[in-house]
Order: sequence, then C-alpha cells, then structure tokens
Amino acid sequence: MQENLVIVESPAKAKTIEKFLGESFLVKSSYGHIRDLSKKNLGIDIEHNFLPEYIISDDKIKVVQELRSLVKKAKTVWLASDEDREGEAIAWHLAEVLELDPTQTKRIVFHEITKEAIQNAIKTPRTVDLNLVNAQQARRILDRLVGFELSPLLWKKVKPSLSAGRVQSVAVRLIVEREREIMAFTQTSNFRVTGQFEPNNKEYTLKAELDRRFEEKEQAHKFLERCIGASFSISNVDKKPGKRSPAAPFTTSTLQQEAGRKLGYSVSQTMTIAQKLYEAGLITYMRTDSVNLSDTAISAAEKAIKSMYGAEYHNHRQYRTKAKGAQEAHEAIRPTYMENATVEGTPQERRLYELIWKRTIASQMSDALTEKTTITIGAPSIEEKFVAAGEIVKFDGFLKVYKESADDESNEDEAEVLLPPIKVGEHQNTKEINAVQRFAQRPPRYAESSLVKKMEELGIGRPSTYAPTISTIINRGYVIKEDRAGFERNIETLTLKKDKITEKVAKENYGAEKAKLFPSDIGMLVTDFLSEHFSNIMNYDFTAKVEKDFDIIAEGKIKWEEMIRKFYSPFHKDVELTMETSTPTKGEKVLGVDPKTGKTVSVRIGRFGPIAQLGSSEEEPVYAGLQKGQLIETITLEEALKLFEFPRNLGEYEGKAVQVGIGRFGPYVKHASKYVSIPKTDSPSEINLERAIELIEAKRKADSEKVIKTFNEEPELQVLNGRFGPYIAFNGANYKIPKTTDPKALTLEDCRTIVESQATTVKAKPRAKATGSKATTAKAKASTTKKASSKTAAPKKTTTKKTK
DNA sequence: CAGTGAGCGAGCTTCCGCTTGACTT
Repeated sequence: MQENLVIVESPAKAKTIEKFLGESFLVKSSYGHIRDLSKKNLGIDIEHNFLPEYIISDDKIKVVQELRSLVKKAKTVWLASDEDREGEAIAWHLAEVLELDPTQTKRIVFHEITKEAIQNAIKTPRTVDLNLVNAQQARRILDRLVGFELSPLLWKKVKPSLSAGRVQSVAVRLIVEREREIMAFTQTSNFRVTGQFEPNNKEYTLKAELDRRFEEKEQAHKFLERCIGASFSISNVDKKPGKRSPAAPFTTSTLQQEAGRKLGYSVSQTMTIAQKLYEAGLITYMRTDSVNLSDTAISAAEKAIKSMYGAEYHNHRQYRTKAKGAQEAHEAIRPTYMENATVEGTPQERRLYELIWKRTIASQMSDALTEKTTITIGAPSIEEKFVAAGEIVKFDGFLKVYKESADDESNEDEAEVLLPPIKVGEHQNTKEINAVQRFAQRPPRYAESSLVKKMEELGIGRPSTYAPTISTIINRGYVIKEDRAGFERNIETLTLKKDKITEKVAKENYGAEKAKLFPSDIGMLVTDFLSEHFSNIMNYDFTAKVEKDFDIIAEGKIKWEEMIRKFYSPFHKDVELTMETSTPTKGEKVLGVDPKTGKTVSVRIGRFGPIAQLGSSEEEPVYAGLQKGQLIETITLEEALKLFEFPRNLGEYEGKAVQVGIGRFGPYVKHASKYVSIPKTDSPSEINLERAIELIEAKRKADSEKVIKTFNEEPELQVLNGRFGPYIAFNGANYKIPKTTDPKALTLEDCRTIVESQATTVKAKPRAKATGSKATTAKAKASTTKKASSKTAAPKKTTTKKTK
C-alpha cells in the first residue's frame, strides 16, 4: 500500500514519474482541469461579487471518484500540476474537491522530468499559491463574461449560433484585416536590370544586378541604349566574413510553423502526431511556450554532437523565451533521448520526430561561417553600377543538420553562389543585359501556422489552444481554409544582346494560394460589428493589458473581484446599449439596378450563406447564392447579374432538358435529374450543349465503371472505383486495397481478409448495428487482432500499448 | 466520398485552457 499519492496533469507524465519515485509513491493524473464554470447559465453570480459556480466536468466524474478513494487511503497527497497559472488552479480545484486543506497540502513543481528534479521537488514542497489561483479565476471569469455576453448579442443582431471571444474574435480580425489590405493593394511594378559579363578569355560568366531599378519601361530602354558600346570593367571586389546561428529549440508555436512549412502538416495534425510521440515517451511535452532545455538534455546533446559530428561542431547555448505572456511550465519540445536520431513509428511520426531531433541538436551546434563576396562592375560612361554577390559557406556548423524555412517562399536566390577569382580592373564584355518587369508583392494571406505565429506575438491564446482556436473560427464559418487558383499577367522584358535591344512579353502565373485562410462574409460582418461596439476587446493589445492585471492579482496587490468589476461595469453597459440600440444586420448592400428588368440588385447574408437578390422583398424576388471566392464586400453589379443567369437551359438531350446551374458544390450540369460537376477549366456561363453532353457521357462512363465487383453471397460488400482509386465498401465503411493487388481479381475471401486486417487500424467506427456483435466475435477468433482488443477495450485494463 | 436551395416557429446556440479518449450526429 502506497502512503504517498502524487497527482499530475497528464497520464503519460504520471507513468514516467512513478518510475523515479520509490515504492511508497502512487502517481495519478487529473487529466487537466477537473472543474469548470457551470455551462447551464453564466456560471457567475454577478450580484454576489462575481461568485463563480464551479461544477465537476462530466468527463471528470470518474477521475474524481477514483482520486477521492485514493486520497482516503493515502497518508500524504502531493499536488504536482504544472507551475503556471492554470496548473496552480488545477491544484486548488483538486484540493477543494478532494477536501484537502489548501494551506496544508503539499504542492510541488518541476520543470523537467528527471529523477533529480523530481526528488528535489519532493524535498522542497510548498502550499497552493492562492494569489496565483485568483489570477486564474480572474482569467477564467473574464473569458466567460466576454464570451457569454457577446455571443448572444450576435445571435440577436447577426445570426444564431455565432460566437465571440477574447481570442477567437481577434484571430478572425487578423484575417479580415489582412484580406482588406490585399484588396487595397495596388499593383506596382518596376524594371530590374541584370547583366551577364565575361572577360576576354571567356573563362567565366558573371551575373550581376544593377544597383537601381527603373519605374518605367522607357527609362530601362534608355539605360540599355547607354550600355551599348560602354566599356565595363571590375571596379571593386569586396570580401566579408559572415555567420549564421541556429534557431532556438521548438515551442508549440514554432513546431507548428515548421511542421506546416517543411512537412505540410496542419496545426492540428502536428499536435496529434506529437501527442503520439509524447505518449510513446519519445519527446518531451508538446504544449509549451518555453525554449529552455534541461541541463541533462544539453549535456546529452553535447555528447551526441561530439560523437556524430566532432567537437568543432558543438557550441553550448542557452535560449531565452521572448514570447509575450509565456509561462514556461515545461521544457522546450525535444527528444527524450538525444542519441536517437530516428525512431520507429508511422512515416508521419518519424518525420516529425526527425524534425524535432534536428532542431534540438542544431540548437546546440556551432555557428555556420560564411564568406560574402561582392563584385562591382562599372563603366566610365555609366553612373549606375552592376553588383554580383555571392556567399559561400566556409564552415557549415549547424547547417549540417538543420535549416529553418521562411514563411514566404520567395527566397529562391538563397542558393550558394561561388564567384570566380577576379582582379580589379579586369575588362568585361557584355554578353547580355536584361531589364525584366518585376511586380511588388501584395501582403501574404495567413496560413494556419503563420496565424499561430502572429497570435503568439500578440500573446493571444496558449499552446494548448492554438489548434482548437483555428478549428473554431473555421467551424463557425468566419474563416475558410482553401486553395485558390492564381491569375495570369504579362511580364515585359527588354534584352540587349550584340548591341541590339529587343522586346518580349511573357506570361506569368501569380497569386495562387494553397491552404490559406480567407475571411467569409459572416467573418467580416461580425468583425465590423464587434469592432464598432467593442473596440477595446477587439484591440490587438487587449489580452496583453488584462494579462498585466492578472499579474498584479498574482502578486497579491489587488483582489480579483475588483479587477473584474472594473472591467465588467462599462463592458456590460456597452452590451446592454448595443442590444437596445443597434439594428440587426445582414450586411445588406445595394449594388445597383438590373438594366434589363429595372429591378434592384442587392447582396446580403441569407440563412444558408451570402445571396444576391433581384427585386425588392415585396415583389417575390429572385435569389442566387454567391459563388466560392465572391464576397459581399467586393462583388460588382456585373458579377451579381451573372448569377441570375442560372439555371441556364442549353437544350435537349435524349428528349430531356439539359440545364446548367450553380449549387453548393459549384457549377453543375443537370440532365434527367442527374447532376454532373463542371470542371474548373470550363466556364458555366459559356458552356454549350455539346460540351455538356460530353460531361454527361463522361460521368455515365465513370458511374458504370464505379462498381468493379459484387458478390452474391455478400451483397453488403462491394469493390468500387472511387476518387482515390479502387476500394472496398462494406457495412458503410471503406477499406483500401493494397496497390499491388489487381482489384478485378479479388475474391470474396480476399476482400474479407483486407476488411479484417484494416478493421481495427483504419476503421475504428464501424456502424454499431446488429452485425456489430457478429463482427466482434469473428475478430476475437482471429489471431491478428491483438491491436483491436487493446484499442476497443476499456482503458482501465493495463493491456500494454506497445504496437511495435 | 457524396451531393446540388432557402415557408413557420420552438428551442438552442456561446467563452478559454488544462487534459485524453469515445464512437455517434
């Protein structure tokens, strides 16, 4: 019987810590917060000094029950939640619920999971810091007040089920404002001049850029004219040493950014994979804002670097966290064992692990040493100079392992350029000089990861909420994550070659977006509404300001109720005033008059999204939904009028009408009550009958090929041809067919084997029907289903989670 | 992987931060 009960936040952590403590210690987890404000109402009694009503969360009732009985048996209870505001509150709630005296109960903390750190912590316990707890209560209550007073306002004035909050509303604002910057951006261009030079013996070619750009084509042309016959020579050669230093180890935010840029993972994907690595004991905790590495980690990294790369590659470094509002309860995200450059696991897990390993190791490596060479080329008759710049790496240092990537993908000149040995004064012949039109870059749209970066900069949100916040603003329909096709533009080029100037126009694609965040109409409308009435909360530094107050509460200098009162009185007045005075808004905008019918054309937000309306509401108006990518803010009268052209009648095919329409999933052709999507390459307003028939026939063909195989003995099982290739459909779930297998040759027995082998890994949710019991007995018989039992079995069983 | 419009009204929606599973809608 253990006489000590230690409670931590995470079960994985509990497992590791238990190993470090003696036999007399039992380590359990609270699984995060165990209580929260009641959700049935506000959960705060405003009349009674903001008295919070805490209740045990539904999913924590069992946890609390177990802890209660363990507490009874234990002599000493140790509250070992994280050392930050939230962790302190968890400890306090535990003390309250488990009926422990918070002024007596032992509270311990550690920042790294090592035997030494934990034993040290046990030696130096303190009690719960009630001031810090109060700071957390203030944080929690403020967020509830803001969220639960603003959201109903939106239901009333804009649309039901919407939401607003200190974090999400500001995140949406960032995206809305960026979009408006892009709308306001006017494209400018200039002419960039580059020259290729070579000496008389043609030993090398030098590529150099002119030190000025020209606004107008005529200027560039005149410059090229001046170059004809000019006598160029090397006027200067300059060499300078440079260096580059590695980036700090990963925090949640930087891991999300790099995994997004380098591996293409979404923020939530990254977190799910990291969670797996953490649970397997391969990395430290993945929700952290700290760049700190423990002493043991630093020396393990040193050992690994010296043995793998040599002593000259090692450089001891200590990093400081600079993120706003960082609480540093954990270490940076790093491998548990530095000597393991790779681990076992799924390809995704392996790649993320390697990224973490490289980043951590590189952070303890030497600077890269470089040499920058700048060569200047000029002619007596020409004022401007050509400059060739090159950089070579003299010592690669940390670059041997890791290079950070940038948000904008436009650094294609990063490649190492080795410049030839060159003498000052050497004559250069002009091989070719080009003046190429260059367009200024518009501001970039946010990707998930760059939004997280921005939020962290502003101190909005925490490592545990970045991913959920992005899901929220997408689920509420404020923001859309998608790809958009680019546009085409002309690029003018002037070329001087053999004393002749020629002009050329080339086409260039630009502005294509991949997995970027776009604001929706509702996102823009809500942002404007909130900004108008609650500018303080929508301010980018609102969180930073209240954080300062929370810190003062944590120091015990003011009471949390006072701080909340000061915030709430004016805030609540604004809410009431807005509720009474502001008129409900659907973002309606009149675009003009339809020249054909003389009726008014307007756009607004309808029940199912943005719509265009032809005619006033009294006279049975015609509606048309806006298309993907169209916004109320920017749609023109002409674009709106086009929407009313649908559905278009193209004529008849096989005696039945052929129509073109635009639906929820984009443009489609309708024929004999069947629908065929129109591909992006076709324009729905220009498509003709002939082409439509082509699409109908193509769809028929695809449909006829859809069913590859069926079996009489088992009608529920089918081999089908889908978007991603052939697959097996069985009982409402789908199973992939190995690439090496010919789907046509599959027998029913083969199919059953495939279904069975994937039943546990891919499909964790087969339809729970009467067949369910049959399926499980079948599984129980099969010998390959160890995984199944551990996954479907109740978690209380200590079936080993070893899968490899 | 499937699918292609919008009446009426009652009842419900919602926050941020800690943590993992559960498994239908």
